Amino acid sequence: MPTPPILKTPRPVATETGASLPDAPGQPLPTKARRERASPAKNAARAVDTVDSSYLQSLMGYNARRAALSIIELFLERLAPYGLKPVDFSVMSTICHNPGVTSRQLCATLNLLPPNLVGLIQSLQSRGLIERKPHPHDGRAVGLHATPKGHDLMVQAEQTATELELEKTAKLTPAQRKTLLALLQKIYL
Amino acid sequence: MPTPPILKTPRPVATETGASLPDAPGQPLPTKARRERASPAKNAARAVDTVDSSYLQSLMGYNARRAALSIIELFLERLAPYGLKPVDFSVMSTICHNPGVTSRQLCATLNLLPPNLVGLIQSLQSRGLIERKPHPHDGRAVGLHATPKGHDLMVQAEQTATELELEKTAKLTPAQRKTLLALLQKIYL
DNA sequence: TATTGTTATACTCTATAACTATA
DNA sequence: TATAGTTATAGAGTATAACAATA
Repeated sequence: MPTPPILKTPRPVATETGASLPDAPGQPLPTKARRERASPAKNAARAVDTVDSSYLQSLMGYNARRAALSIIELFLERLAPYGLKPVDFSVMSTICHNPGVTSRQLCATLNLLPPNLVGLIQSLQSRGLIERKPHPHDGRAVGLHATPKGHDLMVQAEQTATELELEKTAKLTPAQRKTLLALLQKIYL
Repeated sequence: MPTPPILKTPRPVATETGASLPDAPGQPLPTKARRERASPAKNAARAVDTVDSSYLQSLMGYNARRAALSIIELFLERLAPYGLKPVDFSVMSTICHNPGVTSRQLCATLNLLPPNLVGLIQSLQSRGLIERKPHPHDGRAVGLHATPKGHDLMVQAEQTATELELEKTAKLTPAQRKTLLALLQKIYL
């Protein structure tokens, strides 16, 4: 089992300013003078040339988040012409593939909170992308359906999303890509 | 090359209410009457029993985001006793492993925006977890250093984070976990 | 009594413009 | 002129409590 790199940086000794290593008084201090001329500040310390983030890179949460944000960044750019952000896209896609799905089902599937879905649904409806029809056997619920306009939009949007994803995962072989999807689902499903 | 499931739901025909399939007038309408009794609403449609999200599950961005959020959810819970959210943790960890790192370097490494880091740094400093020392050879920059208190906190916090991650990835073998980390880094690095 | 959908609202996160001081 | 750090602020995302209608 690979042990992740745990905080192995030496714990800093509690040296206050000039508390330890006091200057020898009365001496010309050539060494320290030169050092202070090179480093203008009084309380200086070593600088960092290249940042080591190997510990964070051993964490799944960190890597998953960074990878997700990297993809979402391009997603926002490419899907902007469709007026779809990631959540809108997920909602529309799920409605298209599940005609008659309810808000509650959408929330459960996409891990959204009901109050936050209300505005999204209203927006998609006012854009003429979805319709709301009475639920066949539950008067409280409302079935969501994509309009022909919404359906056509999503055919294009899903095409764009799939292309964008293949670009972002260009360093992966098809087999690696499939593996990655399966392993990620083992975490959240 | 595996082709992801593209929107294959049949595009809904533009049938208005009763426009197509009109009832034969003068007929007893037993079939339709029974159907309407079972479904009380006038404009009803089929209900969805189980939601199909196979298309979204073919997208790397969707899976990476869902996996990240799943881990972060537990992270927030377990790291709350330390008063650390994911960003605080990443910042503190990077400072601990890179004594003297600057704000700008933190931003570049962790993909943060400078204005959003200011408050974080001030908060960590006021908690006595980090110190700000002049940069050795750049009067504009400030080197960040963990205090002994901050260092001790992070030893515990990193231990907790690593444990939590192993729980969340319990369905993965060590080899799969290593593979997953490497593949994710191929996307965002 | 429990659930669907909704409103109002607060809190957090993220992003942009502009300023200062130093290089 | 360019960069490090900062301020102020706007916008988006996420969260809880409470309500009406229906099961």
